[in-house]
Amino acid sequence: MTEWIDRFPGLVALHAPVRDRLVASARVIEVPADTVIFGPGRPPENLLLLLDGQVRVQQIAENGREIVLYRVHSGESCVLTTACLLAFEDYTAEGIAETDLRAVAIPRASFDEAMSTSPEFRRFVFAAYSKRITDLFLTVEEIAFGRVDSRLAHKLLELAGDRAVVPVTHGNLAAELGTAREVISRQMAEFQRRLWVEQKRGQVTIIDRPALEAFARANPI
Amino acid sequence: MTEWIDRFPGLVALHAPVRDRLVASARVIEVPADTVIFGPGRPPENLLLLLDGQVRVQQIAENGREIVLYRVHSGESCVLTTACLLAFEDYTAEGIAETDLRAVAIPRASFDEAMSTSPEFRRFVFAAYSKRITDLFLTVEEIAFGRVDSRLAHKLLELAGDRAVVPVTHGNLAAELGTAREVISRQMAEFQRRLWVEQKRGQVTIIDRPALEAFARANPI
DNA sequence: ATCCATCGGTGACAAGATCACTGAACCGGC
DNA sequence: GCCGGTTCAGTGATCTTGTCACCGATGGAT
Repeated sequence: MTEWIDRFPGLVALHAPVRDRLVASARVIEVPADTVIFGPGRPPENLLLLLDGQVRVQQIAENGREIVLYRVHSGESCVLTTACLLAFEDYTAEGIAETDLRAVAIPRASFDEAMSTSPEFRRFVFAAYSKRITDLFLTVEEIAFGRVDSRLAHKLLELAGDRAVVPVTHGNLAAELGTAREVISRQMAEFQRRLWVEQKRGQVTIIDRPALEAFARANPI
Repeated sequence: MTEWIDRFPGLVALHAPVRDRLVASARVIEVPADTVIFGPGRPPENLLLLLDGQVRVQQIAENGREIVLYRVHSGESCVLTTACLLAFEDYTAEGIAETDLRAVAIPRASFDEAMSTSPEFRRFVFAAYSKRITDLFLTVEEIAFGRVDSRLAHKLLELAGDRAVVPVTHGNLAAELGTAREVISRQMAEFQRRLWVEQKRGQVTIIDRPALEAFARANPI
């Protein structure tokens, strides 16, 4: 059961001593869905490597409005928190378990030691940073310049994965896109009128995926 | 002339050997204004620590629209590029010298070595990351939820510093805020009507700073 | 002086945000 | 079952912002 490390392609290149020390100090933890993992006042204690489940990282404004910044999926790490973890600065964002999680928790000291001793570990960490940062830049571009209908179509397909039923409220979707609930309601009504989706309270069902995908393709970003 | 290192508070704590090796491998470079320092196709070669001048980092969409992500000021480092620097991923953003620059260039190998040997250097790097990332999160929030008039007022004051004359075009300001030039034109016309600013081609002069500041204070973010 | 690129202004209209409600759906407890 | 509270969704009115299509002004450069 120490072979969680094979789930992270960037870590398989670690040399044996580094790998062993990391495995020895890490603990596999389980976290129930909807737990706030870190946030203002709850600084992250560990570097988390997600084995199962996903984490939603969102920014919350003073007026209570929310915007989803990014998600961490299984096989990825909550790496942006490490900056704050090591710099002792506090995050304005919060991380929430969207599902039950199984994750590897690497304590601050072990993280620091691995950063010190292993070029491969540094590569792993910086590659994760790099991905997150370029993603964030694209998010900024999308919010600034993208159209709501196009972004909503993409987001629905993303949230659906290969399933048809997406368990989200209009309010959730508004937070995903950084817009207002009413805007989502009107846009979803239009998608429904076109018979692309059906709606129930707290749930959207994609009933014409090809059409939705065609629309998404025709309206990139 | 090796005492550039004292310009970076986070680096004064470096132990002598680390410090000396860093100083030995680094070169002070000068870059003329408007140089593209890194960008798609021009991956960053070095970690830059800015001694004088400032760098604008912006994202460019396919349709040509731009949005300013953040600025690096003197005494700061282009640290987000290090992720891409070490991960060999390419950036979708570009960095432009807004003024003539004087900067310390730390080669990739020296950066990696310092990360390896010095906890203090790691702290320096992660603290810089932390600041940038939390700033980016605030930028996202601002773009998603902020009003243009308020954001424009803040941006004008920020760009002005303690001077009254700000050499920007309406197009520049639009890119700063991720909005359209026409929107800036109309909003600036309103500020002018209120006698807060005067305008010339490519230049804005703040003529009633107290009023502009009061407006900015009354409309946070 | 003339040419030309850039910059700024404007009207009309579309899209999105906000406000103020309303009713519907769901979830507990009784 | 029924009730009551809460969350969710729908809608009209209104304001702000974004887009499109233009035009004229400005300030170099030759």
